[in-house]
Amino acid sequence: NPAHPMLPQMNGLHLNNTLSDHLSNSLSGLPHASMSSGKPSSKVLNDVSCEGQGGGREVEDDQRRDKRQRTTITPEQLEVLYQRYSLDSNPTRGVLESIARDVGLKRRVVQVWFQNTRARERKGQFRSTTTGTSFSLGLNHLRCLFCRALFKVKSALDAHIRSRHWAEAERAGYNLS
Amino acid sequence: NPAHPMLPQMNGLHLNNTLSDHLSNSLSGLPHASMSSGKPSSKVLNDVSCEGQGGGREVEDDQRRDKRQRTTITPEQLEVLYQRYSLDSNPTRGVLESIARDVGLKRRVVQVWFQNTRARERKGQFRSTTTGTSFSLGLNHLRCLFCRALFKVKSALDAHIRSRHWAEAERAGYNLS
DNA sequence: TGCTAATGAGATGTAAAAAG
DNA sequence: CTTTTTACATCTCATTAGCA
Repeated sequence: NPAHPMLPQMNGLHLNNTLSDHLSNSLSGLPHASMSSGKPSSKVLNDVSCEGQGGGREVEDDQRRDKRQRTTITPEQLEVLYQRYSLDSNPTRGVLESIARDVGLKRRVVQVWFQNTRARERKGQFRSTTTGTSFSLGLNHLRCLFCRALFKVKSALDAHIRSRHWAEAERAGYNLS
Repeated sequence: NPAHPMLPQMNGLHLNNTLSDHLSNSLSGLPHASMSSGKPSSKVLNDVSCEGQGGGREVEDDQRRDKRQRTTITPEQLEVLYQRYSLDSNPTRGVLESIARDVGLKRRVVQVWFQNTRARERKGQFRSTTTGTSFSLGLNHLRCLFCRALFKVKSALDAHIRSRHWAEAERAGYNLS
């Protein structure tokens, strides 16, 4: 959701809350009906599937319709993913693609990993897997003023703001060095 | 009335808002060729191709009858578009064409963007910066050496050059602080 | 079985198309 | 041109299911 670059942005805050969820609406009573109803929507079908990372891809053909294919992410790949995540937890599409190339996974797989990782982070979990990386969310002390992306170093935060929130930053008087 | 009619700000719940943004697409380090360049070739859309079926079939045929092609406008392009928009939200055909050349998008795409942006502004979805305090054009006295974009402070100009004209700047020996 | 990759529904934003 | 609607892209959140 792209925050619209020029939106006044209300932002922020959100602190946790989370989980309370389902809160939504009540107010407006009956509201929902309207929106959800008609929406034809999303059918998006996901792509998924077609290829696993490494290897063989054409073998299958038939049976892939019912079986969900689970990618196994190696410790080496996780190392890179967490490193990139620590720089920017909400990468743009292009960055996502570059990460995917670096680790050798499909963009969609990397995208899902980032989504799941953000969710895990929100829930207060953080991983400690096998290889035990030194990654710790506690070390990300910079949070974007305009979205919740986290960064370890200011230069990465500035790069993120320049690419995604320039107008808001301009208006807010945020000084991008 | 600047307040968003629909945003829930009442009671404070506001579902986490999430402004996480996306809008993505920034090609990472490659020269930014704009995507629209000559041909729709690789449409970003990806996949579709394998949706399951067994053998690949029929993918091509022609393009889906109702496949609407959605252009993804990059943050760099948006920067230029908003800059131009702040100068004139209703450009003439000729100006529109020059803007299209600057950002590397088709004239029609830029035209639609201006139409949608004017509509959004009317609906109060973003506060016009032209009258705003912090982005007044009269004060933008720095002009990009490589395109006509105007900036108020050098850091913004540098960021723009870094993101849009790095190669030219390199060749020109322009010193990015 | 626990952790987590994948999926799906719902929400949001907006480019493009359709109406006016 | 403006206004309204549609189609897509992507996010969150909740849930399902694969594998060590």
